[in-house]
Order: sequence, then C-alpha cells, then structure tokens
Amino acid sequence: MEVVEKINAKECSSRLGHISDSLYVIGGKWKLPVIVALREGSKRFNEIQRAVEGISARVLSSELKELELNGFVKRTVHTQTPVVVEYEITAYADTLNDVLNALSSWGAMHRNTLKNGR
Amino acid sequence: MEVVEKINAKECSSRLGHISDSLYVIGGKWKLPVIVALREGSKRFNEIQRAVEGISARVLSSELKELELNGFVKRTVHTQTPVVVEYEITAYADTLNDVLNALSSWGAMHRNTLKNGR
DNA sequence: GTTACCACTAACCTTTTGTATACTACTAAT
DNA sequence: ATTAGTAGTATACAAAAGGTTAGTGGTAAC
Repeated sequence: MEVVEKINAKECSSRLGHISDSLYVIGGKWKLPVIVALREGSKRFNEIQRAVEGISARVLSSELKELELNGFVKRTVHTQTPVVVEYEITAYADTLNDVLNALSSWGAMHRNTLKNGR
Repeated sequence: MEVVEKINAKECSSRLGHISDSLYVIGGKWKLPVIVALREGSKRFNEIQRAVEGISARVLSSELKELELNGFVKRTVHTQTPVVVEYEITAYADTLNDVLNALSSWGAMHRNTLKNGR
C-alpha cells in the first residue's frame, strides 16, 4: 500500500484537458506578442502591426478575432472618416499573470540549466 | 507621474523569450500527455504508445527524443533478447509543477468563465 | 508456419499554420 | 496626380506538424 499521493485517472485527464485549454489560448506564434504590444496601451490595427515585428495583416486579423473571443481584447469602432478601430486589452487578460510568470521563470531557469550543461 | 510598475522594453521582450522557450518545450499536441503517462511509472515504447491514445510510433519516437534532450525523460536500453528500452521521467520534470498547476487552474477558470457567458 | 511482440524508421500524405502580394474604398496630404 | 494612411479581405503559396502505412530483424507463443 503506497501512501504517496495518487491522483486518479479521471482527475488526471481533466487536468490535462485544462492545460490544453490554456495552451490553446496562449499558444501559437503571435498571441503573446500581440497581448504584450497592447499592454503598452490601446492601439489601432496598423499600429499593432508595426509594434509586433513580422506579423502579417492576415494573421494579425485572425489573432485579434481569437483574442476578442477569449475576452482578452476589446474592439471598438469609432465611426468617423476614416473609420478608426481601437483595440485594448481587458482586465480579464490580467488573470493570465500567474501563468505568464510561471512560464517566464521556468523558461529562464531551463535556459540556464541547458547552458550550464545538465 | 504614474506609480504603476512599468517594465522596460528589454525586460519585457526577454520575458517574452523565456515564455516562448517554455511553450516550445511543453507545447504541441503530445508532450504533456507523454509526460503524464510516464508519471504513472516507467514504461517501454509500446506501453507508452498504448497509454497515450492516438499517438503514432513516428510521433512518439520524436517526442521522446525531444523530451530526453530537455532532460525530462531518461532512456535506458536493457540489452537482452529482445531488446527492451525503458523510459522514465526524471526529477527535473518535477520543476514543471508550478507551470502545470498555473496552466491547469487558469484553464479550468477560463472554461467556466466562457460557459457562464462572459 | 503463421501470427504477434519488440523498438523503431522511411516514405509519403494531409492538415495546420504562417507568409506574400495584391486589392477594396475612402481621406488627406504633397 | 501621386503617395500614404485607414482596416482589413482574397488568393495563392510555403513550411511545419502530425498521420498512415509498411517494413526491419529477431524471438517466442500457438
């Protein structure tokens, strides 16, 4: 009889599911760079494209749509001429802080570990 | 004069780099499922393939190589006939715990938030 | 003697993800 | 009149990730 904390299969796979959900939301090449760019302040479409080096309009457009769907970004259309569309991060994006901190510090640690050989 | 914590651009982009490093290591479709499977105990190649539903031999083989490179998995060849190869997770894999916990709880929270409309 | 298991690998195909280029329709500056 | 900026979309293409199928060389069970 082991006294070790055993997690049952159901709990484990739902945990895995939650992790996948998270990775789906922040994964990919551009999600985080876009979020980071918007943290500096709200921006218009072309401003974001200039801030995030290398992103194409097509990809930026789809990334912004997903970020909006997930509640990270708010899109506001100012009906002037020319039409101006403003993107800003929401307070909900801040709920990612713990995740980003954990990822950032683990990433830094890991890079160091590899550099110093094992 | 804002009292808000401002992070400069360099710090911010290195942070982004660390996060990318992390996502590179645990991202993709199969890394975490494989790690999870090995947490139950060390396994042989075909055992892992049976435990991780849907993974092909080709993909499993490459995932195991990367996991070994990153120090998460130890590969031991027992030279018998037939040759038996044993894979086990290392203690280093435990350094991921904070990351996985953060991802898991954020994912669960996010799913709930979406479910309850906004 | 056929089948199955062992740990893979090679070749090829499909799906996903990202890139490049051009275009809309309008405004304002040069 | 040309150029640039406004916010994108359409089309086509390239690259990366992953899936499918088959096969290696040996043992051991049925």
